Amino acid sequence: MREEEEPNWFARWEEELPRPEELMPLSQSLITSELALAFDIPTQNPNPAPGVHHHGSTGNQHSASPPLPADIESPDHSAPTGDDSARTLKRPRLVWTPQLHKRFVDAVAHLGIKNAVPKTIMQLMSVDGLTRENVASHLQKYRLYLKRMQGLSSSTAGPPMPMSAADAATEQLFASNPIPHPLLGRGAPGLGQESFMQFMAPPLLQHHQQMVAAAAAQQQYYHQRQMGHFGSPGTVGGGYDHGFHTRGALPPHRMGTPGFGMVRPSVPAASNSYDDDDDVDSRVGGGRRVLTLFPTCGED
DNA sequence: TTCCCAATAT
DNA sequence: CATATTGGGA
Repeated sequence: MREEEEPNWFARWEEELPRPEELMPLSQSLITSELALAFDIPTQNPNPAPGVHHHGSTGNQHSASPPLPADIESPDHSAPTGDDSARTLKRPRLVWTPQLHKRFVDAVAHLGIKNAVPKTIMQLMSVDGLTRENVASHLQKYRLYLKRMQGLSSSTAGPPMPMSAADAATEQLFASNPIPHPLLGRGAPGLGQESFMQFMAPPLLQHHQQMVAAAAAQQQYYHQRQMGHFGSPGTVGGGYDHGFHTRGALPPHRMGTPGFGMVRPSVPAASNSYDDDDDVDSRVGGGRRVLTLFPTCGED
């Protein structure tokens, strides 16, 4: 007698949730190049299930989803025992690129304040290699950022806010992406974690051997960005320069030899946003080689 | 058990 | 400096 349960809320979920096309490409990034090379992982593109067809965008439309740029610091742990997958090993420092953060924010926005807990966020993001700790740590920072923003926006004729350099830096990242409004108190109405988890599980868990090579060698050692100043979000001084291409498909080249590589003594140009910059950003700064991978992420 | 927050370490 | 890690309360 009761054939239809609640197609309503579920339908809503389907629309609100990122489509498989958006989630799948995400699960490829957090692998270190060394690991990929060590395992001789082919640069197979996860071929986002073409079977899924969702066209009904009732106001919620996303462009094709770009590969996720999760950047990791070079592990530089020589040859893991071999059968140790990236799990017990010490993971390299996660670099939160705007795109990665975008997914983070997206997940939080969809989950709502109530459900936006590290574990859930992590699962929703579906980024292979992302750990709860990663998310938790960033979540903390993100919350502080939001708080700061709100308290700050209220202050009209206040005295010059002595923003710390650290604060400015964080804002740089966060300012790169829009802050969802509903974030401030909206969640799945009547839905508990458990409820939606059932539906999310299948797509998330289907990441069989989806270890795709990240890209070229990511000799990210340290990430110190001595950016000039802060001020206007949007003009975030990034200074991205094109090093070489290695996005999407893995370059047949085995580059990334530690110790040299594409060292390019180019000072950060006055570039800015990452909207059309989709390559590897490699720059040398004070002896520290930094390689940041960027996707051609146009995102929305 | 996980979350959350602050401090601390790298 | 950005994350990671830790510690203790909820």
